[in-house]
Formats: sequence, structure tokens, C-alpha cells
Amino acid sequence: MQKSLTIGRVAELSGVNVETIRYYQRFGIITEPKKPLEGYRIYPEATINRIIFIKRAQQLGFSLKEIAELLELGDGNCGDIMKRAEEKRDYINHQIDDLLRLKTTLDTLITACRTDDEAAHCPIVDTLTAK
Amino acid sequence: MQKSLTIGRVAELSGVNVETIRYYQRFGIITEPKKPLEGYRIYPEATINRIIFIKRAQQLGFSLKEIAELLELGDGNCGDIMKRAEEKRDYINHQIDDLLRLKTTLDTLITACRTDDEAAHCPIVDTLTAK
DNA sequence: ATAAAGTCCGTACCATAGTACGGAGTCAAG
DNA sequence: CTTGACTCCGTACTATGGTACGGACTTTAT
Repeated sequence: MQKSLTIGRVAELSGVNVETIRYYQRFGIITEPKKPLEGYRIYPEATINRIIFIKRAQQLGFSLKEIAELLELGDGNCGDIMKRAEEKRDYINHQIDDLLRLKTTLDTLITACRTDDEAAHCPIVDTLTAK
Repeated sequence: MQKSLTIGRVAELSGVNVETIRYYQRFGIITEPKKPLEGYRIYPEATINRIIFIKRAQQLGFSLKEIAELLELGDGNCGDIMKRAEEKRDYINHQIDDLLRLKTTLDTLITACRTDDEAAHCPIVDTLTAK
């Protein structure tokens, strides 16, 4: 006799919090089983797999909204899914570029601080200050 | 006779919204002038410079909280400010590393999609799906 | 004087992904 | 039966940096 899958069990088996599952249900990315006339809701085993998919996709940088779209595509749409992955990869490239630019600016300011002998003036403050 | 600096004028001259200034005041990073017995609040001209400082520091990746700390250090503490900039630069490096790792993973998955002749199986979906 | 623009103030909302809580009801084990 | 664990449900909160709104009051320009 297999244990019924209550929300706590699903949470434990999929490695998330009960609250997180409730949130996913409200978000619509997880289906909430009907409340039985007696006892607690019983979740299908597939729910666990679905949650694991969600967490792994999150680790790839997809938002919940994007993950919902991936799940809708499902298997058999490799082209579409690859396209989504390419878009995400491009977005991440963009972020990296931004950060690299930022880092360069900061490095420049830090170097200016190191080489500026006048403690009365801070090149960073000067840069940030109006004028 | 110089125009009094009401909040709208300050907003216009510093390039932010009135609502943003109100938010900064609530946040505590901008001082809210006392309400005169008659008429609107009059802002000191220094408020404009301070807001410009804030926006420029934001562009360097500092949070409002961090900016408040920078502003408190003020000029004359180049060492401390440089230290903050170094910490921010290090944090950004960390972010870049994370993103690069993510990009590599995605690239690997995308490549697998391109070289997989079986449309029935999507390497991305396989990777995300529970094992 | 009038109307439009501006300010004030308190409150609520946005996006994202959760997290927490209180009270009520249910289930399971001793 | 009792107690503790669990579920349910509705509501609120977190972090960050804003943005919006409604009603009341003030200022400005015609």
C-alpha cells in the first residue's frame, strides 16, 4: 500500500517547501488537485517530476514564466526549446557585457585612487559628484 | 530673483521623477526640508547634486543602501571609498563568473540540440526532466 | 476671479519568487 | 481519546527601487 502523496510528501520528494508548491499552484505552473470530500489533497506522482523540471530550468536562468512556456512546449518541440535556450544564452551574454563594462569603469576608478597622491581629493567622489 | 527650488524643479534639474525624490526622502538618503508655514517646501540647491551623485553611483552598480554609506563617508575618505569600490568590483566579478558558467551550460545544451538527429528526444528536456 | 498646474500626504501597487502566519480542520500514532 | 503533525486557506510580508493614485491644498498665469 503506497503512501498517498500529500503536499508535504511532494515537497519533501521534490526538495522544495510546501509554501513554494502553494505558490507554484497560485502561479499556475502546477495543477492543484481537487479537494477530496474526505481528507487531504492527493497529488499525482508526475507533480514531483514537474517541480524538479522547474527548479532545474531555474538554475539555467529561466524565469517561472519562461519555464511555464517551456513546459507547454513539452517534448517533441526541440527546435522551439532550443530557440528559447538560445535567447536565454544571448540575454546572458548581454548581461555579461554590461557587467564587464561596469567592472572596467570601476577598475579605472580604483586605479585612479591608488595613483592619486592627494588624499584631499577622491577620484571616485569627483566622478560621482556633479560637474 | 532666483526661482525657489520646489520638488518639481529639483526633479527636473536632477533628471528624476518627483515620486523618486519622495521615495529617496522616505528612504532617508535625501533630507526632506521642513514644510514652511506658507507655500511649498523649498529645497537647497545641494539636493540636486546629491541626487546626481546617487544616480551615478547606481550606474556603478551600488544599491541605495550602499550609496547612503558612500555619501556618509564623503570626500576625504578615499581609502574607504576605494575599498567599497573594490568590493563592488569583486562582487561583479563573481556575477560574471556565475553567468559564464551558466552560458557554458546553455551552449552545451544548444549544441546537443543541433547535433541530435532524433527529433523525438530533446536533450534540453531530457536534462531538465527528472531522472 | 478662475482654471490649470503643482505640491502634499497617505496608501497602495508593480515585478519576481518566494516566505510566513494565524486559525481552523484533518490525520496518524501512542 | 489525546496530542502532535499535517493540511488548508486567506492574508500579509520580504527584498529593491521605484510608480501611481485620490483627495485636499497651494501657486501661477490669464
